[in-house]
Amino acid sequence: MKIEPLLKYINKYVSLTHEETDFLVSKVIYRKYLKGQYLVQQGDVCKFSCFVISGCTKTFYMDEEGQEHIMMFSIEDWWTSDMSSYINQTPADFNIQFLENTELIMFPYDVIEDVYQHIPKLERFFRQIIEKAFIASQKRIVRNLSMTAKDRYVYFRDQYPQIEQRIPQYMVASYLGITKEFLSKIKSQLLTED
Amino acid sequence: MKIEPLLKYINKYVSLTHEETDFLVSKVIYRKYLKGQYLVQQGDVCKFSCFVISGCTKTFYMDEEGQEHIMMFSIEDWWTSDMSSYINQTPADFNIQFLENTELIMFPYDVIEDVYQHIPKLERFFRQIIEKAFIASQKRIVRNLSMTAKDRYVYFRDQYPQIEQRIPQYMVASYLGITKEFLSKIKSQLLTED
DNA sequence: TTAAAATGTTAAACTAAGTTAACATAATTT
DNA sequence: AAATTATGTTAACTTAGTTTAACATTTTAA
Repeated sequence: MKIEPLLKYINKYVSLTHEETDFLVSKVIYRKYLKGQYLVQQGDVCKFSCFVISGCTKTFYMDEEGQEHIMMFSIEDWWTSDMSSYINQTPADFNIQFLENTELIMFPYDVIEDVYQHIPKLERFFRQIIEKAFIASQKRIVRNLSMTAKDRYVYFRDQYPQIEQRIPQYMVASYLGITKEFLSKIKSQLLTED
Repeated sequence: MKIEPLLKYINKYVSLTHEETDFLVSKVIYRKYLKGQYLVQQGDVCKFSCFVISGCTKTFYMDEEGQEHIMMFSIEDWWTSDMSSYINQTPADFNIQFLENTELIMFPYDVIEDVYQHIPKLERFFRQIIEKAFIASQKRIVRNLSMTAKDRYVYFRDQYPQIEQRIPQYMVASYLGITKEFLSKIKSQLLTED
């Protein structure tokens, strides 16, 4: 069970004792998934909140016309889950699919309260990472409101170069809220104008 | 100091003892602002996270061209702050301005850690409300990615009728990410088509 | 009560982005 | 190596949403 990256990550926020670490390790699940598999499909109840050890996921909403709208990608050291479904144990709005073979540390819903009770520091930890996620989400909304598609692409490319290299371009387009054809046009514009 | 609405709100999530309540009351600030005043201006460091007792605020980003992009409105029983600035004590990206005379309960940055230490239940409480805020933010991103302006307006009107009645239409347009002229067109379309 | 300021409407001309479809290239599978 | 499948490009055409500007209405201030 490769759990070191998670412990290292948690340690950036709070310090766990050996006992606390052992308790946590006993409650979480290490698992590998293959490229193409799903962690959650919309309509399911999401039973896990997951930390990515290695690999890559996309979280997306599929609308009535069958169009995919990508909410986020997760790679090493990021978290993934349908938060709404996980917290409220209601049907998920989103799908989470693996874009590569992926290793996860999974926090089952039915142990998370137990973990908070035994290790209040982790309640603090999760408060802090959710604050960060919320801040990032708010900033994304502003970018979508105030920037053109071209500027949003340039921002994405500069901010997440490791992600852009790992995923097909049509998924970047979906994440940016534009069509693949239009992203193609933007990229050729950027090439000629500089 | 009108703090009852806050205590009632907190009580929906966790139960505070009398001592805990007194401690909390001693740490927060009750204050009134007038319509037009600012709680935060972009570039400031946001010193307070606030619960709205009465009144209304808008949170917006002003871009280089001087265009306002409204992130959110807050009314009674909602929270408002520039979370990024408050958490990290860095310059704010957003402005928060009062659209009506407004009463707030303010949590100063320099007491919040003290509050968490004395009342761990409030760390739990804030984890839970931030989870909710994050979920709402994610859902807004999806709506912006997957719905037309007309559908976003109809959703807003149905979801927040109390807000639509209190604020000028051009601010609704800004929140939806469209111009006031286009919102006007959408509304006249909706009137004729039904 | 009138003037001024703020908000809302309409319409024509324009632009950013979407649609369709044909073709090109790269990656997998056989 | 050939054949499929997945991904990416280009271009003509359409559409959703913006810009500009003139005017209408409502609210606030004098």
